[in-house]
Amino acid sequence: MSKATIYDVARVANVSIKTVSRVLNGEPKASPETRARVMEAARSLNYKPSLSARALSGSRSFLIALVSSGGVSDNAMLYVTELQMGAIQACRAGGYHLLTEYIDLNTSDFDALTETLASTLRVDGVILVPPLCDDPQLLSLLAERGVTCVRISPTLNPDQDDAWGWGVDIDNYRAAFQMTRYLMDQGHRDIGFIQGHPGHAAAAQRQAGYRDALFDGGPIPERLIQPGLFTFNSGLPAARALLGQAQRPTAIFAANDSMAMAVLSVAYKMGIPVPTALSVAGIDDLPAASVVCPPLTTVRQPVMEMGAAAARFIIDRTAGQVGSYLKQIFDHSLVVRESTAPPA
Amino acid sequence: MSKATIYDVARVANVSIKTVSRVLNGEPKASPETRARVMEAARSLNYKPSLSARALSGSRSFLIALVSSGGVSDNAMLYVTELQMGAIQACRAGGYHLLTEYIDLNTSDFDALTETLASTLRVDGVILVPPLCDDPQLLSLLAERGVTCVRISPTLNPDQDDAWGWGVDIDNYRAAFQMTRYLMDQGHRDIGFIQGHPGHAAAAQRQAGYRDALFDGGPIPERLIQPGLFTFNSGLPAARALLGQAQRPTAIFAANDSMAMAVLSVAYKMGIPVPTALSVAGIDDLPAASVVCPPLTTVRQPVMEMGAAAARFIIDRTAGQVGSYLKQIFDHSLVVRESTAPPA
DNA sequence: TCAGATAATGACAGCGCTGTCCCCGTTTCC
DNA sequence: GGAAACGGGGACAGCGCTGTCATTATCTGA
Repeated sequence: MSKATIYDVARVANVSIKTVSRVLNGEPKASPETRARVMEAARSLNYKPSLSARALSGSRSFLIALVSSGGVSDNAMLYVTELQMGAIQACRAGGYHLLTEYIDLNTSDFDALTETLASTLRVDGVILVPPLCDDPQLLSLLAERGVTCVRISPTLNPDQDDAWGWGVDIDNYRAAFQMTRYLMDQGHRDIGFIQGHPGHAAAAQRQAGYRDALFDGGPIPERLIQPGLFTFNSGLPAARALLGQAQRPTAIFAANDSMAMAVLSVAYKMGIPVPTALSVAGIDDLPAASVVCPPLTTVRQPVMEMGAAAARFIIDRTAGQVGSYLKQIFDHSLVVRESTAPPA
Repeated sequence: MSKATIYDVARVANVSIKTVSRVLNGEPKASPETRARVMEAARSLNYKPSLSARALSGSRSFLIALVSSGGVSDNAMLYVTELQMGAIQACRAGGYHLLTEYIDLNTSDFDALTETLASTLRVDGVILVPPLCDDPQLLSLLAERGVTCVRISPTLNPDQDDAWGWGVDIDNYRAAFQMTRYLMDQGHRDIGFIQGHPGHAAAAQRQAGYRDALFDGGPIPERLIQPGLFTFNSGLPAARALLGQAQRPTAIFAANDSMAMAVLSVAYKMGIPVPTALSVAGIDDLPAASVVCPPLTTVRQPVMEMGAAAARFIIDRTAGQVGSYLKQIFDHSLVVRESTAPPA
């Protein structure tokens, strides 16, 4: 059945176990014939190496951890699902496996987490999503233990970023700039903006993109801008403030989809038809973005690819390739759906 | 740093490594004093046992796999995220870890998956979500390999279910019955229904609940029922068919939230106001259900708890407790939001 | 009083691999 | 022609734990 070991393969192929190991790991020293013989033996025995044994004796664990935090219901989690999917695919291709860990930010025991990751699991790397990827304490604990990490959409700290791991992101500035320009092309000039979480670099970059597109770097009129925290709930009061004004904007651009959905919700309740009387746009292209009414115009991030790249980075790095420790920027794309139209 | 091994602990506590192992695993033979000494030594050294070593030498791997399939964008995935969260929590409590695996149903290589799970990872159990949890081929492969599995919302096969693992579910019949009755209490009599995927037992049970509540077991008029597949897209034509009739229903109950959202979308496009001219209800309480317009009346399943129970079952079983091989039913609850109201 | 039960612990052999070191036979090149 | 270099492969010692069995000390009851 499933009990074939490397010894069995070695016996059948008539070589030493070391040679089997070499062939299976693609190490150089092995003649083509031997290689073929071993492969054949392995296949015929339906041999699969044991992860634990490999991890115990070697220096790799073939394990990558994806660490997330935050409330379930917050639909930012959706983003994590997609990331995970990409990471799993990359893991599979590399013979790796993905562990999912979760940490409650309230009772956050970073020490225990780090210890588990580094000592018990000996993972080859961890993938950190916001806001964990920006936590200096966690980052430095991980760095101390020598755990490779990849940060998703990180807030780079100019002093530390090279010690805190590689990151993947989109060009948030350009994404916001383009979306704003798209809205302007439709004829909008009075475009409200809902900010993202102030602790997250992407928030500032998106705002800058909006500002530069609409005001050419000049100041943003106060009536057009409202604070937000990237959550649906934080978008509600912001939308109400923007839409409650005597002369309300003809379009609202929220720094992410969750908040854009909040705008949709408030507009609906106030009886403001979208997109005829109000255009709404977001960023992220959450799965829900296409099922809300009307479907949301947004910016799509290649989240799956980003997850895959993150995993691949760890795999390659563990295998020896030392990549430069920086940030990889992925292409985004404008997704125009039905929540935007020229102003009345 | 992080290099403490069981040898170090044994040395510090002045006992043999076997005794350390015993204490740390909560095995019976150990005097209170020794136990205390070992615990202290372990703490002072910040010792964490190596998962690989434990797995390699013992009979448990401390690993549970959550296997899912299906397209990312389908918002049924949200459900998986929540399950995962629950499972992770239970894992943590038991010293276990959760692996996430994904299988593409198109190229579904169940053999390779099973082999990986059983031979490479030697997981202590797998959690299967629909529709995987109903695939006879996968189920029997897993059973052959002796892999414990827990099925989420499974379609029980009367001949085989005791060989195919334990399951967790809600009482779909009652959930649908109650929702239908709720709609009736509001004054609705003309309630349309959108069916779930015919291969999934929950679909039939939900339909039966609806039928028994509304027609007391009698036949459902054809004009009130439409086929669906549990996906948003499959709900679109069903909703159009229901709402396109000359005398359209005053309420539509979809077998799940994704399809209920499709109804919302179609109603929106047809200019039918919800809930004033049409009530809409679903089942699942997806995260998105509360952010669509109007927020959806639905039935909440305790998905997180179900995930936790699934993991706990595997952990307990591996530790020795042999649970009865059946299905555990969790309580659901009606969540009344704004998509339902008495008919005009 | 003494065999036998019970409690508390240790010795030791692996689990199934990888890393390190070593060996043998061919080339290669001055 | 001989030393060095290289390609191909094996022996062997662990990695850090758990399982099994042995050992000692203490206790039990007829």
